[in-house]
Amino acid sequence: MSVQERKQRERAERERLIVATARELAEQQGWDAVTTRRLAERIEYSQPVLYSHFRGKREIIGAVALEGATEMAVAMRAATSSANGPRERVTALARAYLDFAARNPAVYDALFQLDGGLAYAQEDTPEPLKDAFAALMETLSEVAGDGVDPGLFTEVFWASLHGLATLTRTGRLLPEHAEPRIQLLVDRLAKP
Amino acid sequence: MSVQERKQRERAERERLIVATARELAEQQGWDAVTTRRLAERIEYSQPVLYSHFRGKREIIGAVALEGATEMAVAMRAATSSANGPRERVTALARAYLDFAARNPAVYDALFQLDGGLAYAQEDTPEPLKDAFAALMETLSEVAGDGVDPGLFTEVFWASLHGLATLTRTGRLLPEHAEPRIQLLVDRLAKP
DNA sequence: GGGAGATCCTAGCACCGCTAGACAATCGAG
DNA sequence: CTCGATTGTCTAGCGGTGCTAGGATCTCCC
Repeated sequence: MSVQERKQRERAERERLIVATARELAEQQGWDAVTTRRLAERIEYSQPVLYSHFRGKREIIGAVALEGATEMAVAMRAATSSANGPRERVTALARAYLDFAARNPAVYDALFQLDGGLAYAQEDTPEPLKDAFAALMETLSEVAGDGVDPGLFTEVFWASLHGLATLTRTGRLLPEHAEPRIQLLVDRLAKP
Repeated sequence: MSVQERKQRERAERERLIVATARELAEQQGWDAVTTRRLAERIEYSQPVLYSHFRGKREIIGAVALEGATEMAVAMRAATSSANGPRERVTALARAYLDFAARNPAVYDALFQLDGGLAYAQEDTPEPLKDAFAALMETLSEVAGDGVDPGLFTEVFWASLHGLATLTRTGRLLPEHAEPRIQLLVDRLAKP
């Protein structure tokens, strides 16, 4: 049995290598540069090996997205846990969110811009995605305001952050006034 | 001279045909389906003809984006002009924006999602883009609130709308609660 | 009418995602 | 220990992509 176990371990290790390499390449040169040929060359295997782990490029993007979702949730919880008071927590959350998007553009794209073949806002949505949304909601629920559904409020706040993140990243918004935008957004949306 | 003028007119006409066909194809089957070969076949010319009008596919996307920006500005101004009071105008504006995005997904992508090679938020930004932003600002300035820069406020509000539009379109948000989201957003962001 | 120039198309490049089929390494049964 | 079966991997290739070089044709002007 031990031999099979070792093989399985090696296989899992190689899968991690694929995802990590895809992510690295995407961060370095953008997702367009992540071709199956280049990816195969970097992991020092032939192309078909990729397809023994994933159905195709889309699933690789999905794997990077899931990894990113987990990290993002951790980053957001870390940021909010060291802030005092609901409003400060929301500000810290917003900053952490936008910071993550700016520092990991390729991962952010995999999560929210590209098609990774993942289900969103459904029962069969993968756990990491649900958890990232949950991390948002934990902090945002405190400032949703009376009579406002926390889920709805989280969606709206999230959409605003997402808009800021993507428009900034594609050059539609200049990054200079990022901080006042955050202040204004939190100031208006957060209720009490 | 008349012959040359006719030729120029025909050339301009063909250019319009290219842009219109690209847009139509993108709306029907998505931008991935807009290949230079398919596009060339639809306009009944060979591929190289496209390159005598545009540098490449990117510029064709850019042309569709500019066309869309003009239409979007018209749609937003039409929606706001028939509303009474600043708050009603803002609601109408938000609805018009999201409605345009939902009805013209390919055009919206060309504008804000894809790379059309256009400059944004700069001096050499094409006029239609500036004007679309101006259309937003006209209505939003009224509700920016005291001491808040109208430009900054417009950026934040626009980002929120953009987030709602894109997350909804890619299935990250369910379209069911679109209206309450708009209400909540306007309610919180619009000041007086 | 004939040469010059504009106009357009055929053919092809390098690359893409993805896969069939050959080959080699490894395993388990006798 | 040997030998067939299974597993794993690679080479080669398919149909597609954006884009372009070079030749053919057509039109205009002298």
